[in-house]
This record gives sequence, structure tokens and C-alpha cells, in this order.
Amino acid sequence: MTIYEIAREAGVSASSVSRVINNKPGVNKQMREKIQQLVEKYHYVPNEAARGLVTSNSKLVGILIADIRAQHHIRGAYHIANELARHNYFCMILNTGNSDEERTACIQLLRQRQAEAAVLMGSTFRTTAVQVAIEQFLPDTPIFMMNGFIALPNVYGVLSDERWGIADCVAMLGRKGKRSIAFFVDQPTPSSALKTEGFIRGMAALGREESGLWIYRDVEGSQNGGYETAKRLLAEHPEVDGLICSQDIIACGAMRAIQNSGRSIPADVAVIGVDNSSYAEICTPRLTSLDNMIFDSCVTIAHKLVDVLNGDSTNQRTMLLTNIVEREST
Amino acid sequence: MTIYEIAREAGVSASSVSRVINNKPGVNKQMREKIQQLVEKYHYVPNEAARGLVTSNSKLVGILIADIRAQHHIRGAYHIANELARHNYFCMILNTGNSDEERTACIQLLRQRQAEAAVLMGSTFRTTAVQVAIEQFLPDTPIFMMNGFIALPNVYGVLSDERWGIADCVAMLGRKGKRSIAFFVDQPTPSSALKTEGFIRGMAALGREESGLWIYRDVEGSQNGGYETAKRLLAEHPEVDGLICSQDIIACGAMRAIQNSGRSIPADVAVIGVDNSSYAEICTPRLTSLDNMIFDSCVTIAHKLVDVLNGDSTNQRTMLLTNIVEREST
DNA sequence: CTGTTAGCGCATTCAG
DNA sequence: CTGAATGCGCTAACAG
Repeated sequence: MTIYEIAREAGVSASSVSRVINNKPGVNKQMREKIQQLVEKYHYVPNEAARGLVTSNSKLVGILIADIRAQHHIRGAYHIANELARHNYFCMILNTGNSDEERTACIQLLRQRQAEAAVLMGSTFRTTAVQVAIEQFLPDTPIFMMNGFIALPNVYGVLSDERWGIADCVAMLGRKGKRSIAFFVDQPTPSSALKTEGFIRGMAALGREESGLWIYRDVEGSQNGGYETAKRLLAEHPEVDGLICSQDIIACGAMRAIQNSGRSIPADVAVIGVDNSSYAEICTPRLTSLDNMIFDSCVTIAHKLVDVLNGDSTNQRTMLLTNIVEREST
Repeated sequence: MTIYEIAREAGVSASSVSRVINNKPGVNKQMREKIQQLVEKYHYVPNEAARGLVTSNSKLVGILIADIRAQHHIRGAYHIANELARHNYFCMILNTGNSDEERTACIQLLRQRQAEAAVLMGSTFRTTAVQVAIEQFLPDTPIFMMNGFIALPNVYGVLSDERWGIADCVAMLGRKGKRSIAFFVDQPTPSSALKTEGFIRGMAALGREESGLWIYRDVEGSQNGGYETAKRLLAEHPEVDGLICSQDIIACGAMRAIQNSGRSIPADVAVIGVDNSSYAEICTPRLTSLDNMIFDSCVTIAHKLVDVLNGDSTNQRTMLLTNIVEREST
């Protein structure tokens, strides 16, 4: 079913049908109604590919997520998609995977599909390969990075101050009398580097030198990763009294190991996670967590996105402050 | 950048460029290489809309999910998207919302974008409105329903036997000496109806009449929903010794209320959830859960999808057996 | 092996 | 207010 078929049955030209479809003026009322009836009758839906070909707008925004199973990112996508849907934009959520080849392929796909904008969720996209891919394939497409930034004229970044946030977590543990504090951090990303830096700064404020810190790197981002690393920590440093983990899920596993060792939380060891995810509410004890403002970041991105698509301009970099949500584990 | 611009610079016609782009024969080797170099040089990417317009294939599969924040569904989408990506199909994940209008709008969107197939995740799509929308907008597009089915020639369903699964859960509690068993079920969907039926059958096998059963309906699908309902249950039926919840997350909340009342799990009250989600691993005690085989369902759907897109045929209905994963809560 | 032609479905001029 | 003509970028016949 095409506009021509509708036009023939209505006894008019395709142009008139097109005008009706797009709610444009210049069609007499009776004819408009007759066409509308036929559209209803045949459940006609315009072919967006053909329409996009002539108007060169796709009404399509791509959301790239390294792993859509990660709760915090998919929640962000949810909010952005809902907001954009209200502006008649349609989001395609792409699961990129974690390699530069995959990331590049997805960016190329956005070009192929004529995406009008893109959202890159997470600091994993802060790589040279991504920068090159953007320059090559999407040099003029507005790109919004959540918790990341790349210095290109068409890239906008909304970041949360995780460095200061983690330093703040250390300070909080310090106020509670904790001094022997460990830090678990997942695979290296720009975000985890900032968190680590925050930990080092926070500990410095407590008078600890960087060389003696208990930083466990490359912790697998799963409950088991936290569990196994915590067992190591307890063996190597039984006097530990505080623990900060770069992800809630890691903290959940770590808490289990700590409890299994006969220690109580927070009396013996206080624990803090990051993301303020639903995991923090489900584990026992409930986990104190650094809220890195994913929700607010996404709301901000959605607004900026709509602004930019409307031709307005916004500042390229925005920084959001983090916020510790205190629960039972501290 | 279009094939014409490439063609001009290469001193050939657009057809030859098209042949090279699509790896088709009929271009001499030197010319092929020259064109490939230009493609590289300008980072040319074909416009998929134009291509789709002439070939009338979009290489696009839609995945509809009522709420992408639901872990079990997004995990399913993850597997399907990955599998299809290997066959050069691209998935757009759509967050439909929970109303019939929204579901219909999304199905219309699939038509508009010429989706070659669709996956509907969850029994919430088993409504008359969806059936009508499919008949009107996608009468010839293969539709795969995960945990659902609609009797139309182009619809394929992969279901898991939740009815028998829940009955099985009841039997398991029975074997452990539990007799006063309650059931929490979320908002009515075809799936929750089946679960409820399974509970009734299971209790019948234990010699309980339907009229006296403790079935709590319309429980909010959140931790808080489980918590509040469990408080009511404990007040109304303090002698309860077993609880089955239609979702893991509900069970997590319920367990908290049970523990707060001074009861121990599973000694005083045994608890079982459904979905075998990561929540079941995180809560304390770890939750025994009915695995409704979402992973296997999605693998099955992905295979069937590829088969159907390749022109092969498969059976329209498949039933997968569920499986209780026993942990500490029973 | 190569180029010319036509047309996919639609929106947008421009005449009438 | 209306229709005819044009072209978006590409592929697929066809003819050379």
C-alpha cells in the first residue's frame, strides 16, 4: 500500500495524499476526509525509509551501551527513550560490546541508518578509536556522552564528579573512625581511573601515603568478583575496617565474604558501593552507595538532545555533583 | 558522499561502485581495488534507507519490551540481539509501556520502519489489541512471542510451562513439611494467571481446596510490594510456613518482612521466587527460584528467527519445561 | 566486464 | 486548492 494506491482510489493525486498524511494545508475539507478514511481502511502507514530519503531526516537517535545487561545504563536509556518519544523521536538501543572494533561498527551503523543524534552511555566510549570513528562517520551528528567526553565540536558530555565523590566516601568513613580502608575497582576505564584517583586523594586527606594503600584493581564486575577479592583482602589485611567498591554489585559480593569471616557490617567493616542501584536496596545489610546521578545525567542529556535537535545550542560540558546515599552498611 | 561521487572520482559508473560495495562479481580487479580505496578514503557508508527502498529489505528486527528496566527481559533481548548481529541483522529495542495504545503504536512503528521480524517479550503482549495491530500492520511479518502466543499464521510462540512449574514449587514445599503456603502474584497477565492456576493445582494435590487458599493478587512488582504484602500476610495468617512469589524481586521484599518479624528462613517460612534472576543471588538468604528458562527461550527464538528469515519453516508453538533452582531459602 | 536506464515510496517544488 | 514533474541514494535489470 502506497500513497499512489490511496490516491487512485480517492481519485486524486499522490501529492494530495501526502499533504493529508503530513497534516499540511492546501487540501479541501471533503477530500481530506475521504483520504483519511482510506488511510484508516487500509491501515496505511508511510514508509519511513522513503520519507527519510527525501527529507533526509530519520527521526532516529541511537543509544550505545557496552552491555545492556548493566542495570544503571539500561535505566538511563529508558529515561532518554521515553523523553525523546514525546518529541516523536525514536531510539534504537545498541549493545556494542566492549571492543574498539565493535564500538566503531556501531558508530558506522548509526551513519548507515542516518541517525540524527547519538548517546554513548558510559566512560568506556572515551577511547581514541571512538574519537576517530566519530570524526570519520559522524562528524556533524550531535553526540552525547554520558559520563564521558571527547573534545570534538559535535560532542557533548555530561559527567558526574566521581573523583570528588569517592574522596567524599573516604572522608565519611574517616569521620566514623575508620582508618584501614581498602578500595576495589573494576576493569580500567576513564571512570574507574577517576574513582581510584578520588580514593587516593581521600586517603591523603586522612594522612595516608599512596604507596601503602590497599587498592585491588581489575576486580570482575560481578558479585563473585567482589566475593573472591574480599577473601583475599581479609587474608592479606585482616585489620581492614572500611571498604569502598567501584560498583554496588561488587560490594554485594564483598559483604558476603566479610560476613562469612565472622565480621559484622558496619561495626567491624563499613562498606560503600557506587551506582546507587537496586542491588543496594536488596542486599543485607542495605548498602550505602555513591549516587553518580545517572538519572539526572540522562534527564540532562535528553533535554540537551531535544534542544540541539531543535537547533538551539548548549554548552558542551556539564558536570553533576555526586551524592552519598547512606544506608545500613556504614 | 554517494556512490555517484565515488563513481565520478573513480571514472566509472555508479553501478560498478554498487557492485563493489556489495561484493558482487562483474568488476575487473584493478577497478575494484581503486573503488575500494576511495571508499576507505572518504569513509563512505551506504545509505541504508535508500538501499532498503529498492531491495525492500531492512535487515532490521524489532524487539518489544514493556519495560526495559525489567532485568529478565533485557537479558533476553541481549542474547537475541547478539545472535542476530552475527547474521547481519540489527535489532531495535523498543520500550513499549504497558497500555494497549502504546503497544499498538510500537507495532505500527515496526511497519513504518519495515522491520523484517519482531520479538514480543513477555505475556503482556497477549492481548486482543496486539492481535488486531498485528493483523492490520504486520500481517505477513514473522512475529515471535516469548512466553506468549497469539493464534495467527505469522506468529510463533515460545512458552515456558509456568503452570506446572509453580505446581512443582508447591510440591517441593510440601515435601519439606510445609502446609500453610501463601502465594503472591503481580498484576494480572496471562503469565500470572497461569502461575496462579499452578498454585491452585499444586495446593489441590496437597489436599487444599481453592476457596481457602491465601492468594495475594495485584502485588506491586517491586521489593516494596513484596514487603508490604508480606506484612499483611503475617498479620492475617501468622501460621504461614511457606511462600511463593511470582517474581524474585517481590520475594526479596517479602523475605525482609518475614525476617523483621523474627521468623527465620527457611526454618519458619520457606520462600520461593520466579525468574532465577540475579536478585536471587544477592539477597540474604539466597533465594530458591523457579527458572522460567528465559535464556533458553531466547536462544530458541533467535534460532527460529534466523530460520524463518532464511525461508525455512518451524513449528509455531514450542513449550519449554521450567526448573527449580534451589538455594538457601527453602 | 561496463554503463545506461528505470524505479523503489515519498515530499516538494512549480504551474495551473 | 490541485496535479505533474523531479529527485533523494541506491540496486537491478538490460544492453553494449
